[in-house]
Amino acid sequence: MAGEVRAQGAVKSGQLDFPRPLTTVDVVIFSILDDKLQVLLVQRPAGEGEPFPLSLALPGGFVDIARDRDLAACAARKLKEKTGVTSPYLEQLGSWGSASRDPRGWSATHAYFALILADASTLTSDARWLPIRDGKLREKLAFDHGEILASAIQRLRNKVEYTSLPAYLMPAEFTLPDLQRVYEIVLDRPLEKSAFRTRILSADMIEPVAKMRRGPNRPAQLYRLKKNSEPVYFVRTFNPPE
Amino acid sequence: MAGEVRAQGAVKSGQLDFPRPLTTVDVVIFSILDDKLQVLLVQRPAGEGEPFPLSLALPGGFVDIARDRDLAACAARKLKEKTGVTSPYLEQLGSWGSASRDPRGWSATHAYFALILADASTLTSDARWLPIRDGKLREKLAFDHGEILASAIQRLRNKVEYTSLPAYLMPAEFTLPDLQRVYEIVLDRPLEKSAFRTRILSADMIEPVAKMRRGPNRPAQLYRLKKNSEPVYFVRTFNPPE
DNA sequence: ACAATAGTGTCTATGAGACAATATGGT
DNA sequence: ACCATATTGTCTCATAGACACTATTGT
Repeated sequence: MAGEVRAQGAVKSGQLDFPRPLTTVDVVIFSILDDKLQVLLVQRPAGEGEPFPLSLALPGGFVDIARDRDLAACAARKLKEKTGVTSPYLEQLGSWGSASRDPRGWSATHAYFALILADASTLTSDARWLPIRDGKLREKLAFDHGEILASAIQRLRNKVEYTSLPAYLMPAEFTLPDLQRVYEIVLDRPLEKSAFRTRILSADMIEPVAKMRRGPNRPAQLYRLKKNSEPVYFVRTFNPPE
Repeated sequence: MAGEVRAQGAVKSGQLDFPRPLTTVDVVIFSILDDKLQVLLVQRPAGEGEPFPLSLALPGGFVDIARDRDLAACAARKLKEKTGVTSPYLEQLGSWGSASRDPRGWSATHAYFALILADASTLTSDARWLPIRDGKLREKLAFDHGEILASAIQRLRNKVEYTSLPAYLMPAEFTLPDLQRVYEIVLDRPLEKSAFRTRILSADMIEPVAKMRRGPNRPAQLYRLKKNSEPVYFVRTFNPPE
């Protein structure tokens, strides 16, 4: 069968004598742009033998065992190649593997999801931001990338209910109303100002800088993330409606 | 380099021309035995060319692309082969892949974790239950399985704080004190009886059966899981001590 | 003064923690 | 009656939700 591959080394062991699935890494890259949650997608190449030519897909590709020490390094590399961003929030999302997801044969992908500041990125020409509306992407994606993206959106929304993840979507300095706006964009529902402030301030995750944001109204205190870059977990979720 | 493998099909595409990592699936199988959280481990074979001969390891092995439709099916197969259990709680844990984790070459494993009722299982001769003490396994494991197991324990404990996962470790019929005991075993700390009962009963996840458990004291109401087998998520965690 | 947004306070509801009180079987 | 465990109730505390109120800037 075309595409099947058998190991040639370690001939004494029967165990290596298995056809090996294709191994890829894909990255779901989120950012806030234009007051919307957006995801970075690329257009599939059109070469002969390429599956899903010209379709939209998650940035990703084969693990390069000569260059990638491990899966996370491979995901970071792909992120950097597409956006130039080097120190994002990067978390493993899960893996998807089956006989049918790639027409070239049995394949498994290791999916990551990243939160970055779009302003700090410079995209390659094949990449662009697409908005998430009503918790979904309108466009169809190649492979099972639609499913992977849906899973990433669900995970992001879920975690935003009880963690400080949106902090990774913020510039270095931001105000509390800025941060609340990002929470609201991701969750797609308004939050109570008072409860929000109490929660964030008591979480000990941000600290004020000696500056204010000025505008045509009362100035707002600017904050920055505290040094430790681990996300904070709250003991309660925001009470979801129903 | 021995063990490297290149694709032979789809010659028109440069993309398939990558050495393929080894692809495996490993399963962390938990159960409650002897009032302790235990994990099912197997002994590595001793054949020539086998890495970590006779070491303890997680049950798992290569994906068999001829038999396994997808990764979850592969995990379910491995669970069934070792325990005979066919409908457990089975959740993907994550994946681990690097150049160094397997001496045979660049490899990636897809890890799953399962909760089963040990009484309902019949082990193969190479498998046995090992207790988790103080949140850790005392024994060293082959490959990076120690790290994978630690991650599974952390995930389990974390989720038990705010979900109904322990219900999958229970027999078909159980009492509320039984269930509380399992929560306490996994979390390794006592829970308040009253708060526990309120939470579980208001979660609408169990229903009483028309029987009582009798003993040398007041009988306890027997319950069973409601039909829908999805785990329940609580909006608050049990308040962890500090 | 007024508009606009930042930030605080007050009141209520919910659910956990602590722990006491009561219930119901076996012996 | 007494023991052991199941089950319920009471009181307090923390925090979210609702929403009103005050504060501080530019115009």
